[in-house]
Amino acid sequence: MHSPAEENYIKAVYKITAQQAEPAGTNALAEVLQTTAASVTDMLKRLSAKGLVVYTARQGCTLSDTGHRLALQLLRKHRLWETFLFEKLDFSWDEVHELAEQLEHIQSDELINRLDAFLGCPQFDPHGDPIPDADGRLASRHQLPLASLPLCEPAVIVGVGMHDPAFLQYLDYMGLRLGTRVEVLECFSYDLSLRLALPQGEERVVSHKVAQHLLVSG
Amino acid sequence: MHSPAEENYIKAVYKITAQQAEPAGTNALAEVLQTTAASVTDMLKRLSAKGLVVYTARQGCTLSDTGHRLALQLLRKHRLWETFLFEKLDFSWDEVHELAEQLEHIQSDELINRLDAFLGCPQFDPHGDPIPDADGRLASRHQLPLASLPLCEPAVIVGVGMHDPAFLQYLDYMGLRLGTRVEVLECFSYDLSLRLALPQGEERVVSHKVAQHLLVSG
DNA sequence: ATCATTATTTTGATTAATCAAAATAATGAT
DNA sequence: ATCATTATTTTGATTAATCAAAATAATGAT
Repeated sequence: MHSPAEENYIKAVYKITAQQAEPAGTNALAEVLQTTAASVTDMLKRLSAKGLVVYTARQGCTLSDTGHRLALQLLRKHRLWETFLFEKLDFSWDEVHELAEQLEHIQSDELINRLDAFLGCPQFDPHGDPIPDADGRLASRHQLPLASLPLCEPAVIVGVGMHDPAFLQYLDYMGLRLGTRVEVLECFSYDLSLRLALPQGEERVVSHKVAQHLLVSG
Repeated sequence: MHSPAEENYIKAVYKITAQQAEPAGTNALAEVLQTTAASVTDMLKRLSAKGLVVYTARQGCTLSDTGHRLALQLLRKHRLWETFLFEKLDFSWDEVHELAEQLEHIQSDELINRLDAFLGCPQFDPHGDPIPDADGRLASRHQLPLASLPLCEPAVIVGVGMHDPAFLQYLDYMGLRLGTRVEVLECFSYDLSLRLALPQGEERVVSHKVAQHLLVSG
């Protein structure tokens, strides 16, 4: 139906238009896709002809209804494969993205629905991101950056706002995983770093940057 | 490293040269790959330049050492994915081939080795075909077509000599699966059809054609 | 040895995906 | 309003993969 290249463009348009109100520009897409603006213009014309995007020259590009559904289906595949790799094959959460980038292009709805059932229909992936269901619906959750959590309010780590492997490895090293209970004991005003309480009386100090990218739920 | 198209050619050369002593001819490859002879000639030149095949114009083509190793690795991936789909996702043995054709092109040795471990390092796939290990070694087994099994010798179904979905569905329907114990009670000389004993006093009559493609082990 | 048949290769073209360089449109500062 | 900068598109080309039609080599029968 659609080539891996086309699917990657759809994902990129989704990613950009999810963050901003304006249509995705050619250069922004080229940046995300690590390609050139010329290639993007070319592909947008093809995707537009296929009815996956709405593209007006020099105005940028948004997803059509069909394109939007496809983007959610790709997100579903990506996150289910990540969950499989993490839960069943014991890959760490910093390793799963790369492989899922390949696996998400496998074409079979039946396969993905059976994988979903095999994994117990998970709502969230190894990074805490919601997994769209077969109809593209996403679970929502009230969460906030650890940096915004008031002092002495017990919370649980539920996600990360950054997927950089180095960051994820650092969190593993610090024992800060999804499901870990945390409480902010103290905030150092000179750099906004936080002293945290973990289970079993453990304590950690993390930088403001880390606290901004760690998502917790009360 | 190699494109799916290249990998499919390697598999086709492997398939043909495993059956015959002569190099694989252009037309034979075109037939297997459902493409034209012109496309095959073209690709063989590219594969030859890559060192995966030995190709002499009008003489045909064989696998190089590298190509042979790649073919076995592809066979390994294909059969491990088939096993995963069958064992974990409950696909039937007539459904797994198509999906494995896609999955075998995923590039990651680590993934395939972890999948192998997750499945318990199976020696045979859902059709009873041997799965090459990480070094390309294949388990061997003494087996013979049911059609060649002497009367009243108990045996076990261990494989099939034909992968046509209709055939596999028929075997399912007849209760003839891998691991099923069978014994030939009688051979009808006019069409060589066989009367079989199955566990629990069940009996079946199968045609000579079926008996030729059912592999058993004493 | 010649010729018809068959297998294979070559030639010329196409599509998807890509890029560098040139051209063009939009934007923002003066 | 003009001009420099920036964003985008166009043009011309490339590579992988493919094919139809024409050309060529090999084979087998006489």
